[in-house]
Order: sequence, then structure tokens, then C-alpha cells
Amino acid sequence: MAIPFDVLAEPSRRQILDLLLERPRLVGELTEHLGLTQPGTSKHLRVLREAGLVRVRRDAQRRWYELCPEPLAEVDAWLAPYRRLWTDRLDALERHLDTMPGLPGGTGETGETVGSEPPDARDAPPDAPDGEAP
Amino acid sequence: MAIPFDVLAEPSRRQILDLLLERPRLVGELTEHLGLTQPGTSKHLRVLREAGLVRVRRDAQRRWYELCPEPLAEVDAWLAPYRRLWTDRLDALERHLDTMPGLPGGTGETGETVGSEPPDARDAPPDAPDGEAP
DNA sequence: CGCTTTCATTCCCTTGCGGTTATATAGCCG
DNA sequence: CGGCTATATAACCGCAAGGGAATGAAAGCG
Repeated sequence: MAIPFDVLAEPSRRQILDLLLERPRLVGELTEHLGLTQPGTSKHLRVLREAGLVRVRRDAQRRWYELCPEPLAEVDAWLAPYRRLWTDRLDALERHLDTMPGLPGGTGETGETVGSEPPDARDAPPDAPDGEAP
Repeated sequence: MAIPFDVLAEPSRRQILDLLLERPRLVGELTEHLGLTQPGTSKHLRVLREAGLVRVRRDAQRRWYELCPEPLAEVDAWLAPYRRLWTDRLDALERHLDTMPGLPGGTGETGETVGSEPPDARDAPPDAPDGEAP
């Protein structure tokens, strides 16, 4: 449990980040919003802390948790190569959405979307969509 | 296990997507790269399928798995509000990185980064970084 | 027509996570 | 100083996910 992906898999933790996106918060406040117990919140906060996604500032007994979004850059970096794909796809999709009833070779027509030609493709995948085969 | 966040939490599944990013692949091929057993691969592929992240094309007994990046848009959408934050932060950070030794109130000075003023902030978080308190 | 290839499904086990309850720690207040 | 507030930690539990071995199901091939 170190990389942000695991951390973000948890809805509560995403919610915490969303809350901290507005402003720093106290543990009690977060607990209130999350609807779980205080130790539960503390646990999630610990994970977020160790992942470097939040930071703590102490004020007497209280702890102000504030956002620390830098590690999210890793997620964004991973996501980057895909981003263009789905934007392209959405374009192409809605372009022939009212034109094609089935699922033609349209998925392949994005062609060199990533700019690299498959050098060692053993075969050429045909077009036979896989629904249910009874 | 439905939303892409959970799916991406698994390293093997991310790797599968990365592999499919280059070109469609057969299960055996993926298995080879992942270094786990074929049923294991099939299991992950099932999860990816149900999350709508991959699609299958049958060619006799073989299955060509191809990428289906649309659901990743959800992740990207969630990530969006944070993106600007860390870019801003990185700017500010390296700007006073060789200027400040400790951790001053600099984090707070990004102020209205999200453009919304905290309406009901109960208190003002002071600046006392929390290292180890022996 | 049986054998082989390719993949999916099932069964089982172990691990780790999320959650709660109970307890410890730190610091304010009266 | 005693008690209260706010948070962290520890101990425990239930459950589901990941992984492997075994089996089943299609489909080509000799």
C-alpha cells in the first residue's frame, strides 16, 4: 500500500481528498462527513499520509489535515497515454453512432493512435464481436 | 468491483492495459508477460471486461483482447480538479525551494487555489508542521 | 475421431483490508 | 490536579480479492 492507485481504490479516501480539496479539515469533521467511526477515519488518514497525499498540522490536540496532491501526478502520468485514445474514440464513436448498427472494424481504424506500429503482431485479429455464444 | 478505480488498483491489470495499449493481445501472450498462470490472467481479464475496459474478439479458440479506454475518462474526470493544484504547487515549490529551509506557511499561501472561499471554516489552521513529537 | 491448443470456470486457500470496539496519548480547561 | 476533548494505536473480526491447481468447454488438426 504505497502507490496512489491503491489509495484511490477506496471510496472513503477519495471522499476525504475531495473534502480536503475545498479546505483543510479536522479529523472529527471528516469523520462526520464520511459517516464512519473516528478510528476508521484516522486509519484512512494514516494511509493517505504515508502515501504523501495529505499533510498534518497540529493545533493543540487538533490535527488539520490538508491536501498534498503531488503524488496524484503519478496517476495522471499513467493515464496520459490513454487520454487521447478515448477522446479520439468518442469522436469516432458518435460520428458513426447513427450510421452503424453492429460493431465494425471501426475500433481498429484509430490506426497509429499511439504512433508505434506493432512490429511482431503474430496474427491479424478478425472482426467477430463476442456477445453470448449459446 | 465495478468502477475503474478498483480495477486499476491491481498492478497486473494496469500492466495488461499497458500491454493492450500497444496492440491487441492473446491471453497466452498476456500470461507470458505477466508471469502468472493462465487462469489468473483470465480472471483479471474478466474483471477488466466487466468494467468495460477491454473487449474481446474471438478467432477460433483464441481471444483477442483489445483496449477499451472510455471508462478511464471517469478517473480522469475525478483527477481533473487536482491537476491544476499540483502543477501550481510544483511551481511555487521550486520557486522557494532554495529559499526556505523549513516548512513555513507557504502551503497556505496558495490560498484560493480552487477559487472557493471556505464559508464555514471553524478555525484557522496555524502553521506547525508535524514531524515526530518525542 | 481422438488429440491438442486455447481459454474460461470452479474450488480452495491464504492474505490483507476495511470496519468496529477498546485503550492509550496529548493537550486544553475549570 | 481532575476531567474533558481530540486523535492515534492496538486488538480483533469478517469478508472478499488474488493466486494456484484442477477441470471443463470450444475449436482446429492429423
